[in-house]
Amino acid sequence: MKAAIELYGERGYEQTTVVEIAKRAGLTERTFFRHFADKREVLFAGMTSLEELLVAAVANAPDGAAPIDAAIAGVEAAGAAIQEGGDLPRLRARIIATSVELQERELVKLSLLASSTARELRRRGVPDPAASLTAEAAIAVFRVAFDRWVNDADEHDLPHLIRASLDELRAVTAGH
Amino acid sequence: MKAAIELYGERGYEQTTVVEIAKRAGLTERTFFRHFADKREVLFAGMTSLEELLVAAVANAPDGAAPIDAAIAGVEAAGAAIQEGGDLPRLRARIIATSVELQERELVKLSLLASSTARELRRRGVPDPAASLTAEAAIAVFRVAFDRWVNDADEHDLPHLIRASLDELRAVTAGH
DNA sequence: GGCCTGATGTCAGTTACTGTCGTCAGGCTA
DNA sequence: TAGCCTGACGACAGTAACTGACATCAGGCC
Repeated sequence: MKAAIELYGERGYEQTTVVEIAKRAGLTERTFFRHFADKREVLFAGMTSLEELLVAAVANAPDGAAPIDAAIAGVEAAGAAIQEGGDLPRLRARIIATSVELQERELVKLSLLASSTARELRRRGVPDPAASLTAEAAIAVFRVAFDRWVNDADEHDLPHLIRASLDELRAVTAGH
Repeated sequence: MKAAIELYGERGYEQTTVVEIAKRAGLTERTFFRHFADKREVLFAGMTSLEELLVAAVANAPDGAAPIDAAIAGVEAAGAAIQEGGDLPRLRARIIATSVELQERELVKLSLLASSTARELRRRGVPDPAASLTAEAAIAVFRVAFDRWVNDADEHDLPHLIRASLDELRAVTAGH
């Protein structure tokens, strides 16, 4: 993972081959593919633990909480964890921004987070169109907040940005 | 395109090679890649015209319309156009559902629609966090509505489903 | 000391994609 | 009518991402 991120940063994602990554790590190409399903996945290895965090936070939201608040609690937990990662999440985001192929992968991962969130909401008794919609909304809020967090060097508090973005969403969707 | 969709439907996306598609169309592999950037893109060729439709609808929304209503007008226009496609959109959706690779591509295309929508909203004077959020919300609404449209054989009116999903979103995000 | 297991190397193969060059038909112009 | 130009296509060689099969080898366990 370290070798891959270094090389993606140095020469760019598309310009680095899997053989080069393996060589820098002191391994062979074949071994790389035993650890990562493909050349992209090496950047998304941490996603599963993030998903577990999110799901747990949704599940642990107070019983009385509105669905959207439970979902947002989930993405806030994920956001807090990301924030602990130091420079790495920002570096990762910058690399992803350079390649559509990587953006594709990021989008499916986020979509997976949305599915997990929706499933957890259903478990909490939220009926179906509402559960999906709430989950999608929460992930959209997360994405916008994360974008701002990555690009604003000043802004350090990702969970705070998430709450602010939720407020924006509420303002924006408020009926006439 | 016809050859590709047929083959993807018959043996599955991953099981069909570009050579086979080209052969069925009476062409060579090389010519396939002159028309489509890659094996996935053949399923998303109609996306650009859909995007133009959406952008135009957002631009033509009445001046007084709330941002969310302008954005929803855009996805409604797209939805109406999709509905005109007969069986093809549903077939396409069923094929995409069988392959993560294709879902990745679909997600970037939707993300592109969200970007275009946000850009158009900014042109209408909507400031920045609100514009992105509104666009993302509109696309989320579209996605949920489209999913229901694809899976409910009874449901024929996609724009109606979109409006219903927007109402759901409003209910779900309404503050306490 | 023998055996099993898990991680790795090696090698051959498939397929998506790209660059380059040659061909050829149709339309346009002198 | 002859020459020319252009755009679409075929042919061919090459790269790189993946995959399957088999061999090796170190460490732990009986």
